[in-house]
Amino acid sequence: MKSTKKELLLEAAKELFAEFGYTDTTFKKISEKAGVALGLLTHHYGNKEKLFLAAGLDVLDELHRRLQQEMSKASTGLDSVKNYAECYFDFAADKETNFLVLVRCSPFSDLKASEDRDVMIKSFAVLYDDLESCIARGIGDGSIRKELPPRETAVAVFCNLVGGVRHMLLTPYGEPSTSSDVTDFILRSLEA
Amino acid sequence: MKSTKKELLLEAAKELFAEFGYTDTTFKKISEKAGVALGLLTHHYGNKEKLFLAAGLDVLDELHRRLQQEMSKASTGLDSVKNYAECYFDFAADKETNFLVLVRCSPFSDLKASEDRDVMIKSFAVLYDDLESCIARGIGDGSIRKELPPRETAVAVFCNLVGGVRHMLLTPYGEPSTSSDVTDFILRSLEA
Amino acid sequence: MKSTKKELLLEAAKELFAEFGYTDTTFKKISEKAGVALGLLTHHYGNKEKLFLAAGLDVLDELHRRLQQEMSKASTGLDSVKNYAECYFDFAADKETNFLVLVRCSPFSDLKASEDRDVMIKSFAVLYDDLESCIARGIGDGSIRKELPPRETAVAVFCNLVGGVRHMLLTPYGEPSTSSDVTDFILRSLEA
Amino acid sequence: MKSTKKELLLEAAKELFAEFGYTDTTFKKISEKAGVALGLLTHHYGNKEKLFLAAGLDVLDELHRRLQQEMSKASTGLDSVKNYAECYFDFAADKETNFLVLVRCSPFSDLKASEDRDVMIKSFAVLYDDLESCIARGIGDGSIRKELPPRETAVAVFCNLVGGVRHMLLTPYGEPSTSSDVTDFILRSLEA
DNA sequence: GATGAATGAGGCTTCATTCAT
DNA sequence: CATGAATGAAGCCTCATTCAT
Repeated sequence: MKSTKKELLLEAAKELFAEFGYTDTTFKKISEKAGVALGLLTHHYGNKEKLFLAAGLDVLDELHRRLQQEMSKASTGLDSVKNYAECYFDFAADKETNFLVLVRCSPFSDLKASEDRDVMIKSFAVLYDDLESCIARGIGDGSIRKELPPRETAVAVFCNLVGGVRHMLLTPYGEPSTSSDVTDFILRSLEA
Repeated sequence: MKSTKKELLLEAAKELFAEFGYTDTTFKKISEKAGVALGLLTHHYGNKEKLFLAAGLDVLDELHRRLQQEMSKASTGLDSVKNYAECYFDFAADKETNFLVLVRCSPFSDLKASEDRDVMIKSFAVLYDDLESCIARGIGDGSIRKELPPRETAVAVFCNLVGGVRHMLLTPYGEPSTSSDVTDFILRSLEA
Repeated sequence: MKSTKKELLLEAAKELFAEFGYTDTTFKKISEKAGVALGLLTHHYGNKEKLFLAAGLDVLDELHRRLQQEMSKASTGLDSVKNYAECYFDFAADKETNFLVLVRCSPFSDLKASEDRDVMIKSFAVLYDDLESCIARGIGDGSIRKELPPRETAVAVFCNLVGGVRHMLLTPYGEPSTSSDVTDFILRSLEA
Repeated sequence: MKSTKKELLLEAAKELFAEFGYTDTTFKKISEKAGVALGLLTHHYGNKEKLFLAAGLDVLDELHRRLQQEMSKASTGLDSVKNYAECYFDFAADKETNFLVLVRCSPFSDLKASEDRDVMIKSFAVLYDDLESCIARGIGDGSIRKELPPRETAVAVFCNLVGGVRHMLLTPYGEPSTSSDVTDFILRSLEA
C-alpha cells in the first residue's frame, strides 16, 4: 500500500488548497507536507494551476461517483433529487473529502479565470446533468411538477446547493440544520 | 462636486477588485488608475485588505439601500421577497455597481479569512435580516406558507440568490433567464 | 506649566528613541505620542537626524550637570572619580533620564556616522574632560598613583563605564552588583 | 577550494554589515557584492536578521578560537588575561576579521532586540567564561588578588574591553595607545 | 505656528519556475 | 525519477520629507 510520490504530492496539495486556498498554498508548503522534493511538482504536474486543477478534478470525480450511487437508490425522481442534495451536503461536510478544493477550483469560485480552468468547467457540468436527469425522471414519474423545464430547474436547484454549501463551509453563519433546511426548501419547490 | 483623492482611490479599487479579483489587483494598478500616488493607499486605508473591505462595504451599503427601497414597494410579504430577489439580480447585473467586489469580499467568498473581514461578516448579516423580515411579513399576511421558520427560510432563500448570482457572473453557464428562473424557484417554495 | 508643542515633541522623541532605537522610531510614532501634528517635526527640528541629536544632547546636558555636581562634593581626586562613576551608573539606571537615547546617539554607538553627529562628538568630549580633571586632581592630592598619564587613564576609565552601562542596559547578563563591581574595579586600578 | 554561493553570501554580508551597519546594508548590496541572485539570501538564510546573526556568529567563532589559543600560551593567570586582552584588541584592529559585525550584532549593541538574537546572547557568553577561567587561574596561582570574585571581575574586565574596542573602532577619539592603555589599566586592577 | 494629505523611492520578502547534478 | 539550489520579477508596505491650506 505504498503511495507514489506523485500521489503524495496530490494529496498534500488537496489538503493545503482546501485549507488555505490557492494563493496561500505554495510549492514549498506542498512539497514539505508531502515530504518530497520541490522540483517534483513541476515535473509531475507542469505548473501550479494544473496541480490545482488536478486536485479539484480528483475531488470532483469522487463526488460524482457518490452522487450517482445515491441517485440510483431512489424510487422516484423527487427522491433522487433528495438523495442528490443530501449526498452533496454530506460530501461537503466530510473533512476527508477535501471538498473545499473543489469549491475553490469550481466555476463558482471568485478567482481569476484561466485557460486551464476550462477543463474544470466542462467536467463540472456533469453535476448539472446528473441533476437534470433526476428532475426529468421526476417529471416523468409524476413526483415533480410537470410544468417545470428540466434544465433551468436543475440550474436553480444547483445554485441553491452551491449557496448552501458555501454558507456552511465558508461563512460563520452556518448552523447544523442548514443542509436539511435547504434540502426541504428545494423539494418544496419541486414536488408535484 | 470634486472627488477627493481618497474617493478616487476607493473607486479605482472597486473597479479593479471587481474585474481582476483580490490577488491580481495591485497597489500599482490601483494608484495608476486613480491617478494618485501609491503611498496614499496605505496612508488612507492602512493596507490592501482594509481597502478591499472598504470597497466591499461601499457596495454593500448601496445594495442594502436599494433592497430596502424595493422591499417597501411590495404589497404582500411574498411580493417583497420577489422584489428583493429581482433587485438583487438587477444590482448584480449592473456593471456600474461593481457588485463583484462584494461577491469577492463577502463571507461566501473562497479566500482566506482574516480578522479585518469580521466587519464584513457583521455588516453582511443585514441582508439576511431584510429577507427574514420579508418572510415574516408574508407569513403574517398569509402570502407565505405559515409553517415555515422565518430565519431558516431566509437562509435558504439567500443561499439560492448567492448561488444564482455566482452562476450568472462567474460561471460561463449563465443564461439570461437564470435570474427569473431562480426567482420563480424561490417563490414556488414559499407561496402559501 | 504648559509645555510647548516643540517640547512635547522632544520629550516624545526621547522616550521613543530610548526604547526603540533610531530606525524603529518614526515621525508618525513621535507625533502621535506627542499628540501633535506630523509636519511640526521637520518644522521645528529640520530632519530626523537633527531631532535625534537634539534628544541626545538634551540628555547629555542633564548628565553633565549631575556629574559636575557630584564631582564637586568629593574630598579627594580618587573620591571624585568614585562619585563620577556612581553618578554615571545611577543616571543610566534611572528610567526618567532616557539615558538610552544618549547611548544610541553617542560616538560609541554602532550606527552609521553622519555629519550631524559631529556636534555630538564634540559635546560628548566634555565627559572625558571631567574625568581627566578628577584624575589630575587625584594625582595632585596623592590619592591616585602618580605615574598615571591623566588623559589616557581617563579614557580607560571611561571605556570601563561605557562597557559597564551597556552591560547593564542592553545585555541580559546584567546583575544589580555590576555597577559597584565596575566602580571598585576602576578605583582599584587608580588608587595610590 | 571552491566557495559555494552560500559562503559567498556570508562573506559579502560580513563585510557590508561591518562597514555600513545593519540598516544601511541591503539585500541588493549584499547579493551584488557576492555576485549572486537576490533571492538566494532568503533561500539560504531565511531573512536579513538571521543572516546578520550568521555573520556575527561566524566572527565570534573565529574570535573564540584565537582567544583560547592565546590564553593557553600564558604561564600565569594574570598573563593569560593579558594575552586575552591583547588578542581581543588585535582581532578588533584587524580589518580582515570583520570584527565590527560582531560589535553590531553582539548583546552590547544598541539595536532593537529580537528573538533571533537569543542565540547570539548565549554564544557570546563563552567570552565571559573564558575570561573567568583566566581569572580563576590567576587567583589560584597567586598572580591575581585573592579576594576578587572571579565572575564579577570577569564582567568588569570584559566591560572594559568592550568600551575600549568601541572607543577604538567607533569613536574618532581613538589613539594607537588606547589598547595598551586599557590593558595596563586592567592588569593594574588585578595583579596581586 | 499648525495640520495632515501627498509623494515615490526603496526595502524586505515571496514564490513559481528552471536546471544542473 | 529525484533533488534543491538558483533566479529575479514583482508585491506590499514603510517612511522621511514636502507643501498647500
